[in-house]
Amino acid sequence: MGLVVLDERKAAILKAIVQGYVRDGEPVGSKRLAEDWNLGVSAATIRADMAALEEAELIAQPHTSAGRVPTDKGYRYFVDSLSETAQLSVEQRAALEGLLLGSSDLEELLRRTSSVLSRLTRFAAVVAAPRLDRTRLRHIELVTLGPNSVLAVMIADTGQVEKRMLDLGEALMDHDVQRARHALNEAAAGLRVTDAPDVIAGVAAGAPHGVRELLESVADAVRGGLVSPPGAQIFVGGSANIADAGYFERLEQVREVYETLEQQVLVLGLLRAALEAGDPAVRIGEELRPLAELAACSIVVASYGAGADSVGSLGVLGPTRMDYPRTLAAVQAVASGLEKALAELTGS
Amino acid sequence: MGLVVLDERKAAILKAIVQGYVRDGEPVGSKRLAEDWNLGVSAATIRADMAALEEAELIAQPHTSAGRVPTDKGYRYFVDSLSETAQLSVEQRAALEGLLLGSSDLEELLRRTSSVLSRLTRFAAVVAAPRLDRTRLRHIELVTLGPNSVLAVMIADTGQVEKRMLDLGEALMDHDVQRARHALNEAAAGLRVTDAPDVIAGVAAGAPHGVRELLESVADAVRGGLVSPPGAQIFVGGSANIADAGYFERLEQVREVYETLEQQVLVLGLLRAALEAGDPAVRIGEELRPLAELAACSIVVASYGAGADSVGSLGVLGPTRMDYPRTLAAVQAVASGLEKALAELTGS
DNA sequence: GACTGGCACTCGACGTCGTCGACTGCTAGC
DNA sequence: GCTAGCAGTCGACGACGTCGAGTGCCAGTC
Repeated sequence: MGLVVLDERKAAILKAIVQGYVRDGEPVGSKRLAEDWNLGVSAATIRADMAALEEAELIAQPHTSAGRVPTDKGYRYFVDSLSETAQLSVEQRAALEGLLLGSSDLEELLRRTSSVLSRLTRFAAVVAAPRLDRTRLRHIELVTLGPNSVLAVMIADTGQVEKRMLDLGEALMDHDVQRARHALNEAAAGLRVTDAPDVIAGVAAGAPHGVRELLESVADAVRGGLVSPPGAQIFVGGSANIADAGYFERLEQVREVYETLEQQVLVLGLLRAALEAGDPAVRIGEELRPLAELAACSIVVASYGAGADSVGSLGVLGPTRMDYPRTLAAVQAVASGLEKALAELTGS
Repeated sequence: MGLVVLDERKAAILKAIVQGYVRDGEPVGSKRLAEDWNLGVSAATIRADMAALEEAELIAQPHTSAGRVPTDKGYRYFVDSLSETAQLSVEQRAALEGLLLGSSDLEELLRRTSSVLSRLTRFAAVVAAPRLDRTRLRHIELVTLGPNSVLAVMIADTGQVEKRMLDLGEALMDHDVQRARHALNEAAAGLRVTDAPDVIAGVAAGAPHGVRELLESVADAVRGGLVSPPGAQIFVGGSANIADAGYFERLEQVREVYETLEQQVLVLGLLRAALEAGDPAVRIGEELRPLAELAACSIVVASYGAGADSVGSLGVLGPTRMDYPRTLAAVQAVASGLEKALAELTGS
């Protein structure tokens, strides 16, 4: 799967084809190529090289007598051979951070982030909430809602709040619930959310029958609610951009993309899978298999968070025909901006 | 603005045109009309009536030599003259309730509702959270996150949980925060969320300086967070249906609709405005002004909740060319199903 | 007076056809 | 190894004619 080796000129031609096609949206032919990019050789020479590039499946012709278009493989080569990553201008970065800093809680921050990222790239943006390994549990509140049901509200020091209904096998006195609540906070408040469930389970072990059941449910709730939060933890912004003119031909495609985007599990899996290959990661068209409906799309993903124990991710979903350097720059800038805002939120 | 009066046959013809056009998506002409609907008269006669209907602006011709299409006004007449509301089958209603009952909390219930409604109608569904006049405050938790910031977590007896950051002018001892928290719950727990803010403000009045400020912020937070919750309180399902084939021509339109749907404030206003006209309410095309970008859309809205002091709303957004009786039936059925599920959630 | 059948007319959809232009591949020549 | 030129391919586009659906109008019938 290593990089096919191309001589310098062929690489330049491929690069020009990618850039030209991304800019104009039309197949680019040898003549234009020779005129607009000063490659120093004539159209005929370029044609010979193009034939080779087509042989290598890096470019393709929509039909005879049309110019060439990059294939997924062609985009891949282009992306892999980007040497220096482009950077957003200083003002843009500053504006971006200004928009993110001062968010009141995690949810709002992530919401803003998805909005900013989609505006910046004009693609649909996806922000997945961070895994919160270093987050600490602040408080757990238990509220009796019915004879057999208790609402557990978990509050983290990031301002994140999660709730979960607990169904009890047997009715519990409110009195007992209050005692459990007290024991709970005594034992677990201040712990990392990753450690808390086990500690709570430990407390449960020593508790009387009904309370024990309750505490075990709470341990589960913390595990499920804070450590790996449920579906709600994904923020999509600017999805209207998918219907932007000039990218997709058939309405059917647009519909399929929207459908995929509605399924949070899929999206989350997409982000995760992409990041296995590297940090700012790009996945192009066919590489998004098994999601065939995204064959005309690419994603650009980056992770954010503080160093090793970070792991939130964010990215954009757009057409394969996207300006990869620009998009990469935007995604990375937003990731780093989010990182700072997150530090502010957690630290203060 | 009253109903234009049409003689019986013209009304039947209009009805047939609406139904025919909704079914096939093609302009319907006098010949088909005479053949498929047995109106008992010939095509020529129908033509004469159609001319009158066109004069009254109830139908229009996309171009000469094409059949007629209902105008917004035509749809309006059709909808207004629906006598009996269609009903969903018993099985459908049962299935629907089965899907909604047993939700663990309000948020999940509303999410499920939007999903069910969109599947049922194949349009985009919008569910707005209820105004919670009868909801009672269960508990308020105050969590110190920083020297000058406290997180207020408000828990209602419906399982709804809202949070809000409070920025304090001066730093407060955690000890004071705890005291405030205690006083707060002592005074306000169990009150209706509509009454609670005033009561809390009362408590604040008698408190020492710093705590007073804190309590006043909490009163505001309850007002803003529980009584009229923020933007997050709207659930959109099945938005991919907007890109469904056969409804919109230009991709541009699809994009505009998506953009509108992304702005929760607009959507909320739309629902509210529609319901001013009646309970199951229908707004068609131009009637959705000032949102010109929805000129090709209609909405069908109903409110849900327990009797007079209810007021949540839900509805669908689809093309003007929709099956209004069916959609009305679906929206009403889902509203009533949601009502039941809500009663279960609150009551138990 | 209401309805019908017939007729002339309009106009978009569709298929055909020829032109034009953009591209390509190839080959002879520098 | 590169280039210029040439022949060939093929889609885009506009012109054109046909077809059919649908209309409006009018004379005739019940």
